[in-house]
Amino acid sequence: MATIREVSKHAQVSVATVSRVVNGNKWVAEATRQRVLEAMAELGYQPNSFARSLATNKSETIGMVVGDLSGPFFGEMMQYAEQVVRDAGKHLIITSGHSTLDEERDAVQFLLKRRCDALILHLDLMPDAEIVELSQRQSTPIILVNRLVPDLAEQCVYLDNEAGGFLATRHLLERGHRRIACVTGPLYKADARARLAGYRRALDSVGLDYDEQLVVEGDFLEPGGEVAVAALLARQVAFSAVVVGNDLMAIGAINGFKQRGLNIPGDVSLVGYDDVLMAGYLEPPLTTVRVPVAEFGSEAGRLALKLGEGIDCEIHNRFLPTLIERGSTADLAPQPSPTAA
Amino acid sequence: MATIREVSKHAQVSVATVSRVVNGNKWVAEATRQRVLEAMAELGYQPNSFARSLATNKSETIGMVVGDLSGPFFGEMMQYAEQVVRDAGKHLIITSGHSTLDEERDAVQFLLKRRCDALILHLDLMPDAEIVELSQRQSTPIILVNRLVPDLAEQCVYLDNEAGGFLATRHLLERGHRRIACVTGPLYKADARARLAGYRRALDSVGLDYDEQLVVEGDFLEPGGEVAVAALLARQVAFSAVVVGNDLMAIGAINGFKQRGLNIPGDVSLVGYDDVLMAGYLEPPLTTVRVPVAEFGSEAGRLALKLGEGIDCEIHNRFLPTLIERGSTADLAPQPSPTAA
DNA sequence: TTGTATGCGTTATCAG
DNA sequence: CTGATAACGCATACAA
Repeated sequence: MATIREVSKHAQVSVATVSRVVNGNKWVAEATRQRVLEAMAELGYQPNSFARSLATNKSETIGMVVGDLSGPFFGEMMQYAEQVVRDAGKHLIITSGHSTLDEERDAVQFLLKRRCDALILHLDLMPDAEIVELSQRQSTPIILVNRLVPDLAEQCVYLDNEAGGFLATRHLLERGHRRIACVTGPLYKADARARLAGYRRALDSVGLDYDEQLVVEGDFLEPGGEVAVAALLARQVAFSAVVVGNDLMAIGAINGFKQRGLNIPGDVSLVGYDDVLMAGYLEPPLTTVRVPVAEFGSEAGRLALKLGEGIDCEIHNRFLPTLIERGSTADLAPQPSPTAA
Repeated sequence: MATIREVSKHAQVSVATVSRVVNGNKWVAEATRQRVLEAMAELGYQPNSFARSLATNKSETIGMVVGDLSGPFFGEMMQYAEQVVRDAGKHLIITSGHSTLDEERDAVQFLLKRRCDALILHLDLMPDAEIVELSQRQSTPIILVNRLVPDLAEQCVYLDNEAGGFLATRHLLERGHRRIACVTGPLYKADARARLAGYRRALDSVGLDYDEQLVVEGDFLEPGGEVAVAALLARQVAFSAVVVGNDLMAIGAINGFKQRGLNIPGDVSLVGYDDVLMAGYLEPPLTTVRVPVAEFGSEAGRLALKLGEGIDCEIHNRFLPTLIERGSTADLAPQPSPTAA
């Protein structure tokens, strides 16, 4: 692979001059520039970004770690983040943390070693304290997404998940439901815990007791939704509605209910969380709590640019959940619940 | 950020020694190693990967360009590719080509400049000739996924999309359907064209004429499926079944039919393409052509490792589509088609 | 077992 | 406008 020196020989100029035309420096004669350009083309020259970054100590790169490379949530987030980063002439380097503490650490270290100009982090497991320490230790700006780390609030882009859980549950309460089950996400994840907390608060707000027979922990994936439904039904406790930790599990849950001959929302009302693209296409269309994933992505990207290069702009750090009412919830029917205790 | 020199000072040794412990070289006394390790910890030393790569001319990195960061197809592919790459101790750098020729080129150049050890490319628009030239010009091994470039067959991981289109259509023919519509993907994409070709061949195989009134070009996205259905129905041509270019559009299509009071598969049978995770959860569950996306990802990853480091292993280059029969297709009903011409 | 010196490909400073 | 040349941080052959 051709180096700058070879190009300079080929074009009969110094490396400094080649460097100038590569970087669009004005102070080079048009004739010389042409000569260099030709030489570059002939040799198929590609500047070595390592050498360049070593010299400039900049990488023109934003690092991002997500929990998972697949799934509608992260996909959309990555897409929007990349959009704004790319528009700024930089590139996004994406890595997966796999929802494992070790891999999250590994991913962050990798990005740090690559001297990214800033990091956009979606961390499920790393404790707040460790993140704070990381942020202090490194000069690389760090942005946290879908998570509020109190000491780093300005660097966070997040949704009030507790409010989201509350919203979903209250909607069901307003529809007259009283026996409301809850399928949570994996409880080692902060957002899953927050949503559960919101569920409890909503119950509490109308004087209902929390009944752990009505809650089951899921995994945020479709099959997990079906499994959760089975578990719930097996307990033989009555319920007329269920708030599910995310849309993926809601899809599995709908399926599980249908397979057992239960009608939605006739027999049981169901509300999801996330509002993934698919939610509106389900049968019935899913009532869900909208998480502004796209906004997460683009705001995180803008924040990265802002902190990384001092680009000044307004950042929207905190988002509020909204309820998208579709067809999977209905008023409590007067008849007894489908699974009498 | 601490450099190797600072660590060496701190530990009272030479930089060479520090380098040795960082790289796990055996020839360093245990006592010295400890001293260095401590110094590293104290200074929070992180080796600069640019300097390292510059010196070694290796990046421990595999580059990947996908058409889109979101969507079930690419998500799954990325996930599996990352798995194998990471297991080999390397990292995956992902970039989006956005289904635009310019951005595809840009993404590839970016990865090339970063001296990835190998590239996994999903290119929708770059012509074969350009890819071949790229492959020859660069010493970086290039892997093409979901695409067969004849001159580079050994570096491709692909599915026979023509066979897939044929399979889907023949299934409908076997069910007795004769008026079969087709919603294609965007025809600038090779896979969309191949699937359409398979559709035509299947028709041909039973002596049916190709009727362009029955085919409409879509965009591989949900809303596009609904739009296509609307377009088809507006033409007032009779059909009892439709083969759709991918599952995402199939979802939109199902929705479109339902909204117009058409029953699936009662009034119209429908087969998709891809077998995304969601397909089995739809109402009705989608009959579709399975694309081994996960295998694409892992085989591409293994191929990258093989070509990039000479790891020897068997690679499965070519995959055959299989039909997954679920609930969205049925035998042609004896009654007249829903949209009599 | 450890240290010294050189090169990797660029950028940037400073003279010309 | 252009050319030397010193960093940049690290790996490694060669010495000791």
